[in-house]
Amino acid sequence: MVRRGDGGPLGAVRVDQEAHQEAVLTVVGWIPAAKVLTYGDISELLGHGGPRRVGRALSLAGSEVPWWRVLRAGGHPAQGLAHRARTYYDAEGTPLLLPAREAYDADYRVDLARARWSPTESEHVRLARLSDSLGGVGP
DNA sequence: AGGATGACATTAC
DNA sequence: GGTAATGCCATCC
Repeated sequence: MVRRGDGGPLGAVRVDQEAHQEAVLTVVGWIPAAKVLTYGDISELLGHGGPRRVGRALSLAGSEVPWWRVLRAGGHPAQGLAHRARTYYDAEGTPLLLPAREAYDADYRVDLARARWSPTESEHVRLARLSDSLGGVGP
């Protein structure tokens, strides 16, 4: 539950960010196993803020969400998390692009062409409603 | 107020 | 296939 405008003038600003963070976490939670989205995809789906905001929200959420299903634009997992993420990809069967000669276990990227999640129509409606709840109109 | 920082993206070379 | 420059948005110093 989100409380709006009840913390004073500075609180009003913070409420929006909290709502946005909540929306990011919600979307991440909708990504099915073995599927992924990029930071840019999520910011675009929400229609607010930018990719960095998504990373910010995930870093705050910690392990409460499937963070390994959110990647950078090139298919690499979040910086410094490749090793931890690999375990999940292995378990879920996420399609990976492995180098011909694997130097170390973090040397890989996710096959975005096969693994990128496409929201269904009903999910898209929910996304639109989520986007609306952030302020009605995009920036 | 002004600058540095961060789980990023895009473009250019 | 890389690295560098620029844009971006909120937070922290």
